Amino acid sequence: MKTENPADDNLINISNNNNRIQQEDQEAAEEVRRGPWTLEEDNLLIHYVACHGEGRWNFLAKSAGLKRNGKSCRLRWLNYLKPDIKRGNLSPQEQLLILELHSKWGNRWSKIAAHLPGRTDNEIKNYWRTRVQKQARQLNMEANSQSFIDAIRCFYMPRLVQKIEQNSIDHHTTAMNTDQVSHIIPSSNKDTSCSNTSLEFQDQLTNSKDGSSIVLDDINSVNSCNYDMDLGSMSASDMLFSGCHVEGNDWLANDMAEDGMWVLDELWQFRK
DNA sequence: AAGGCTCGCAACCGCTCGATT
DNA sequence: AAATCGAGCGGTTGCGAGCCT
Repeated sequence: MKTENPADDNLINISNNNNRIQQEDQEAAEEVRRGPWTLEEDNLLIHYVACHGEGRWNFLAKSAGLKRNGKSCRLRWLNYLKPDIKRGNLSPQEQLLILELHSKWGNRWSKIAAHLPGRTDNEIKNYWRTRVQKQARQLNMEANSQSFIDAIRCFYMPRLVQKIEQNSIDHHTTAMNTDQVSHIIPSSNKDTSCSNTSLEFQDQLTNSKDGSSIVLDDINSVNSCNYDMDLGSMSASDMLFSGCHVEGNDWLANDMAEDGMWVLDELWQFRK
C-alpha cells in the first residue's frame, strides 16, 4: 500500500513493523509460557515424570507437551511437585540446623538443604532472607557478619534448643536428643562465660540511645563469646530480665510466641 | 470500604560447571 | 582442545494475601 505522501508511507511502515514485532512477541510468549503454573501443567509434569523419570528437562518439557522451558519444569518439580517435599513452617530443629550450617558454609543453600530432608534450597534461602536477614537489618548488622552470627549463637540458638527440649518433654518425642543438640551448639566446656558476655551485649542493647533501633558501637563483646554457654544457665526469663528487649524489635518474641510457647511481651510487662 | 504498604513465597535470570561430542 | 548442552546454584523479582490507616 502506497500513499501520496512519503512521510505517511514511513508512518505506515513503522506501524506495520510495530504490529509485526508485537505479533512475534505474542507468538514467542505463547510458545514459552511463564509465570505461575496451572493445575493442568502440574498434572502434565507429574504424569510425565511418573512415567519417564526426571532429567533432560528441555526434552521433557517438549515431550510432555508443556509450553515451558526445561529450567522452569525442573524448578517446579524440585521445589513444589516432588512427592517428598515437606511444606509448612520450619520446625525449631530445622531452624537450628539452618542457622548452624549457614554459619559454617554461608549461602550454600543447596548444601544446607541436603541436610534437611524434604526442604528445598529455595525454601531455605527464602527463610534466611525473609526472617534472618530482616532481623539483621533491624539490628543494624550485616547478616553474614561474624557479629550477627555470634548474636544468633548466643541468643537465638539457645532459645531454639530450649524450645526443642521443651517440645521433647511435652510431646515425649525423641526427634532430637540433647546429645544431638550439643553437637550443634559448640560447647567446649560448660561454664557461663558466654552468659556473662551476653549480659554485656544485652546492656548495650538496653542502653541504645533512641530505644527503637539498636546501635552497637562495639560488638567485640559478642565476638569474644566462645560459645561454651551453659545452656541451662540462661533461661528465657534470664534474658528478658537482664534487659534484652528492644521496642520495635521483637524477633524473639514473635518467633517464640508463634506457637504459643512464650509470649515475651507479656513477661516484659510483668517485669515492669 | 478502599487504597497503600509489607511480607512471604514462587518463579525467573544469569552464571558456572561438568559431561559429552 | 573447543563447542555445545544439560543441570545446578545463588541472587533477584513479581505477585498475591494479609494488614494497616
